Amino acid sequence: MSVQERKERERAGRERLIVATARELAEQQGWDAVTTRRLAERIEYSQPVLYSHFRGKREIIGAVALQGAAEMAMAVRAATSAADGPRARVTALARAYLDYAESNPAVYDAMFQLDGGLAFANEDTPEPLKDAFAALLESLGEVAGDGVHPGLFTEVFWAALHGLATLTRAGRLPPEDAERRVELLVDRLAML
Amino acid sequence: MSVQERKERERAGRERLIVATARELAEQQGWDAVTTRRLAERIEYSQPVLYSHFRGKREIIGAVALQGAAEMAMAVRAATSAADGPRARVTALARAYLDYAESNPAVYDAMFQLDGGLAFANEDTPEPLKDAFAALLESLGEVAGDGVHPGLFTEVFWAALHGLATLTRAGRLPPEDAERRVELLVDRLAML
DNA sequence: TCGCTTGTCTAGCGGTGCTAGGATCGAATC
DNA sequence: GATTCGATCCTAGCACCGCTAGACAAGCGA
Repeated sequence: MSVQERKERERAGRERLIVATARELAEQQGWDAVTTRRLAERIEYSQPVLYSHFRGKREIIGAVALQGAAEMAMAVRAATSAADGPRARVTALARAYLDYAESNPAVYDAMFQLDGGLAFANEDTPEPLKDAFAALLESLGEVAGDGVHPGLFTEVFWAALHGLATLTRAGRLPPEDAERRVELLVDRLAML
Repeated sequence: MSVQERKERERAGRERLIVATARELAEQQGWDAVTTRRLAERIEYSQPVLYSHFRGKREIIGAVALQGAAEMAMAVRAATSAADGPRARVTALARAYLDYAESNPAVYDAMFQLDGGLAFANEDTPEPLKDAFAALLESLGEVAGDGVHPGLFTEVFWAALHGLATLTRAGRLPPEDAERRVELLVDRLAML
């Protein structure tokens, strides 16, 4: 048994290495630079090894996306739990979300811009993604307002944050007014 | 002179053909299917001809994006000018925007998801893009609220629409509640 | 009719994601 | 300890990508 267990451990370790290396490479040089050849070279294995862990590049992106979702959920919960009152919580949530997107652009892309082959908004959505949405819902639900479905409100607020994150990073919005946009968003959308 | 003019006309016509064909192919099979080979085959010329009109694939995407921006500006203005009162105008604007994104996903991608090599949010932004933003500003500026900069408000509202458009189309948001999300967005963001 | 510019094509470069098939290595058996 | 045998990994190659150099032909002005 021990031999098999060791092999499984090594395999799992290598899989983590692949994901971490892909993520690192993507953050350094963008996802276009994450080719199977370069990735294989960095982990010091040949290309086909990647395909013994993942079906293809898409699945590697998906693995990075799941990692990111877990991290973002943590970041959002950490920010909101340190804030007092609904208003401070929502503001902290918005800042934490946008900060994460700005600090981890490649991971954010893996989650929401690229095709990682993940299911969304249905029952077989992976747990980390559902939990990340839950993290948003926890703080946003309380400011949805009377008669407004908390889930629906969370979706709209999330969409606004996503729009700000992507448009800002793509240079479609001038970066200097980012903070004022957040304030406007919180002031208007949340019922305080 | 006449010979040269005829040639220029033919050249301009072929350029329009390239852009139209790229757009058509992208809408039919997605941008991944728009390869220079396939595009060349469809217009019944060889690949290098494409490069005598555009610097590369990116510029072709950019040309489609500009076309889309002009169309979207028209669609938004048509919708808002047919509506009575600020509230109806904003709702019509939101619906027109999301409708355009849903009906022309490849063009929308060219504008906001892909790299078309276009400048944004600065002085050498192409006219159609500035005008599309202006079309939003015309109706959104009047509901920004006291003391809120109309441009900033338009940016936030636009970001929210963009988030709804992209997340819905990528399957991140369930499509059935789209209309309720629009109503919530208009109710809360606009000062009526 | 000739020369020349202009335009177009064929062919090919280095890269991509992905895979078939052979070599090698290590664990289990005799 | 030698031998079998299955798991594991790599070399080599496929079809395709964006893009370009250089050969070639067509149509213009002289």
